[in-house]
Amino acid sequence: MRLLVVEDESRLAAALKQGLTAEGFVVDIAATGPAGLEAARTGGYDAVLLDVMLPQLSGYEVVRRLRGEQNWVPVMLVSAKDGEHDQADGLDCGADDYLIKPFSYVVLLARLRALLRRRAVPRPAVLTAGELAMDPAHREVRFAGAPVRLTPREYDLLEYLVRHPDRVVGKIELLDHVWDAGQDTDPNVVEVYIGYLRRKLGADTVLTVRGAGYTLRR
Amino acid sequence: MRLLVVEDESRLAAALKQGLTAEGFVVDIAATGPAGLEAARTGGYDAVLLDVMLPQLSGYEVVRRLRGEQNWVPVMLVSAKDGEHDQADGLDCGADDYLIKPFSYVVLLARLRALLRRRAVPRPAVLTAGELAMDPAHREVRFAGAPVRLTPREYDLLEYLVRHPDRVVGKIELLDHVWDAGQDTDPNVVEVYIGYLRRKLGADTVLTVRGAGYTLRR
DNA sequence: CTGGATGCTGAGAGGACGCTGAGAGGCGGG
DNA sequence: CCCGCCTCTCAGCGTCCTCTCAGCATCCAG
Repeated sequence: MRLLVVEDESRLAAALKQGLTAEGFVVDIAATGPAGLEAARTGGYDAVLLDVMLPQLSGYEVVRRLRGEQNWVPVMLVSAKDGEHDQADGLDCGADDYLIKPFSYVVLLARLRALLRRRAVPRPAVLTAGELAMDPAHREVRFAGAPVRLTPREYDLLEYLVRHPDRVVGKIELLDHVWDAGQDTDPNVVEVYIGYLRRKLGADTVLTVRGAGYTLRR
Repeated sequence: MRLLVVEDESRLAAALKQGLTAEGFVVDIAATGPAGLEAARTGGYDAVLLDVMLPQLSGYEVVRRLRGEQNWVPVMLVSAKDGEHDQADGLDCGADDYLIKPFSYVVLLARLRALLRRRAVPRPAVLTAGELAMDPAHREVRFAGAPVRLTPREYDLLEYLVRHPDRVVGKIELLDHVWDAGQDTDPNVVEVYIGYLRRKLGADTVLTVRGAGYTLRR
């Protein structure tokens, strides 16, 4: 992870660089507004830590220009200004977070992680298990690359199995979670639907563990 | 924009609802952890304001479970706990922001906007999906270059679908967002309007995902 | 080997789901 | 007041899905 720290107090900048480097980040420093803007424009950073009070060009202005250029790199503003309007203005310029000096290093790290996490995980698009690929957002299933048509119940059942791949899943548990039914329901439904899945996905995709339940072939 | 506020102090909850509604948000309230979790699971919210100290299930736990279920709705934790580790823990559970009580309303709003903005990504002047081009500013629609006349309701429905092209959109969700109606409304209206859209845009523009909802052809 | 428990499968009834045409009611413009 | 437009409800239809049942296969204990 590459970070850009834009901070004119050289001692604070150095301390941040040292601490963040120790956390495994690659850190570059810029000391002025224009230098920070220029560096951020290169686009090589996963996040920018941006002081508000900077020589020549304020942090506010730097974010505003970046956003104006359609540059959506995550930006955390850092400032000694703790007024509610300072904070609101900073965020409304387009920053993603606003940290008040003096700040706790622990909090800085946590907020940084939160910022990077959001960017990093646009969406875990597909669940996979062996030849199987499921896209929960579209309720689509592919087996060995070929699309498979499943009914809603079949899909829910398969999704549950795929989400619990490394253990045996009991019929009662499936009735509970997939059918949302009580224990007075005949577990035979599960057997029937496992059968449907096997027909569509190949007989050996779902394994029976006699007396215990089912599990996916891995 | 729909918000979920999970807060057990009813007076604070009411005040928040009133203020946020005045800002143009549609606000739902949940008073307990489990209720909040359940509501958030429906997926109909653009962001969640989540108190940490809740009956039955803490805010931390609610976020953790949501994230465990691959639910990436933006979450802002709100808490009177101002220790650095409280904050760090909350963020590391998967929350996107952490606001300390008592908080400034101005700051809350700014942070909320920042949170929603991050999700919203840049708003392009023209939305497109396949052969479709929509201009939200003028509420104009073109299909394969030719202008299409849509009624207001048809337009809103189509816009919602175009804005969520990467997943299946449920009828209830559409009733919520396009009709702004409760769950006691007959989902048949949605079917009817999907039918209207298909007549104007071609039958295969909107796909039915049986038991789940609709999605645009990609 | 035998009998009971467990799991699999085909057939089919009944119901859920989604689509459509007709039309009632509301609203605003002429 | 009438007309056109829009929204929504309703009932009917076809299709697809779900679940039950009964018969059969397989497994394991005794």
